Amino acid sequence: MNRPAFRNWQTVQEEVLRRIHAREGKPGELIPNEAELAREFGCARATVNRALRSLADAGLLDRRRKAGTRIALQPVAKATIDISIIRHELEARGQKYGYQLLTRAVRTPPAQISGAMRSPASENMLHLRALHLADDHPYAVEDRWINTTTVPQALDEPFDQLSGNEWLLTNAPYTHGEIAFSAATAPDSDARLLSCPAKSAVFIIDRLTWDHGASVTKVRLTYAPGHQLRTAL
Amino acid sequence: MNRPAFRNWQTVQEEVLRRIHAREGKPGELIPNEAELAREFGCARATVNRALRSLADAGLLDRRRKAGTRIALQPVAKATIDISIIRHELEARGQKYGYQLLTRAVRTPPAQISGAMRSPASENMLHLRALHLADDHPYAVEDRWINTTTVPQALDEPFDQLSGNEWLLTNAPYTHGEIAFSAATAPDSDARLLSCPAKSAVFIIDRLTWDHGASVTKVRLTYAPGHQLRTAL
DNA sequence: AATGATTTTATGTATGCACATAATAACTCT
DNA sequence: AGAGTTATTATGTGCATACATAAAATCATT
Repeated sequence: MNRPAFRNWQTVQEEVLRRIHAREGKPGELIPNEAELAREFGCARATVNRALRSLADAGLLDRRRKAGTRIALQPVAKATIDISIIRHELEARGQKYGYQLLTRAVRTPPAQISGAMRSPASENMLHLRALHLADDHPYAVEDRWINTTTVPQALDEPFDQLSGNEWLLTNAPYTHGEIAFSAATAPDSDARLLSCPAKSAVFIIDRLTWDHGASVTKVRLTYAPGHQLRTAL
Repeated sequence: MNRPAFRNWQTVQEEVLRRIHAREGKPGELIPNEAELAREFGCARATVNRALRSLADAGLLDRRRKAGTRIALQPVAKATIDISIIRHELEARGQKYGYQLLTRAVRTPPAQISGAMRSPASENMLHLRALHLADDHPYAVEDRWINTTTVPQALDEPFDQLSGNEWLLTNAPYTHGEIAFSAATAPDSDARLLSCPAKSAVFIIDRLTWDHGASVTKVRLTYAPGHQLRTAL
């Protein structure tokens, strides 16, 4: 009998994946347990475990102690989006990046902002508005509030060369955050900046980050019409 | 000396994470190698490896053989979005789900569709249009093309009760795909269905899946105005 | 039959060891 | 000094073993 060598976890993973895609078992069905697969593949159980665990992480398998491993009923497609620095994003696409600071001011944020950031309503924050350019065309408007109680160093930063986006990532750590994608008609001020007709439909990313209990920054990125956020599944 | 027990990979991970967040090392800085950490934590190197590997997967550490492990210069925020079945999504939020098939026809797709799906221009496909409802209000319009060469069983399915969304996930496996998020002004036909003013800004998800070399389905989901796609970071 | 305790079993993980691999550092030779 | 070779080193992985843990199945008790 031809016993091909499934001796590392990647090949084991590929083989199991192949079987799933070849429909050798229907969704919801049990697959052989680790010990059996290890015997079949001629490798250690730990190797099979590594392979199956990573497939479970990817949402293709459901595993439960004692209950065994079964093919996911409906593979939860997980789209992972890398929220990278806009400059990197553009440079990776071979486009020229440009940055332009519009306003930088310490002021009292609107109630909506201070509320979301759980900051006293009267507390001042650093407010930035900036324009990101791709090949000299408007690409996105950045509207950012920085909690200067959490990140006082931001007050010393002019942000005229380096975007808030970039400065914060390296200078203000966060433990968790939320991100939301949506569509809206561009406010007139943004439409002017993006040099698009008023009431254009624009793509919006809102992001709010926290360091333990304290809010760090809240940013809204308004992209020029036609922008797409794409990723592989 | 008080030597707390970092004897499993989760606690090791938490401790390393704590050090990163506490800024005990600046971004870009090397952290002690696995053997040293293992000695410090009083556990096996494999345990440290597991902890650091998962932090690297999450984008918080950069690891290279021989070069060592360093704190990521700019932690790549990875937003993972679970593309779940719309019904599940709504039910999870405690809303009532409704589904309404609008059209079901076998027809020749426009060139744009057949092109993207790499299918002969003359080849017929199954075309579905449906409306998803949340608490009896329009939620999203689904416009789907199914490659019946790849998934001939779809021709036997009425899709009047079960959405294409749901049927395909369990019946048509795919190996990979692409997904794109964007904003657009609603076409009149969709605006009517979503009972929103013409030219409203709507959130759009386009998805195209493949089974090895063959396209499976291409779908556009047009969400009612105000829709947000949110996730934790 | 319902309830609770016990056994069984599949996955989860820790460990020590060995070797593989990639990348840097050191060295040699011209 | 420069080029090519070799040694060193940190991570990556495989394996055998042992034990932990969750959950199902079974058995015992009322």
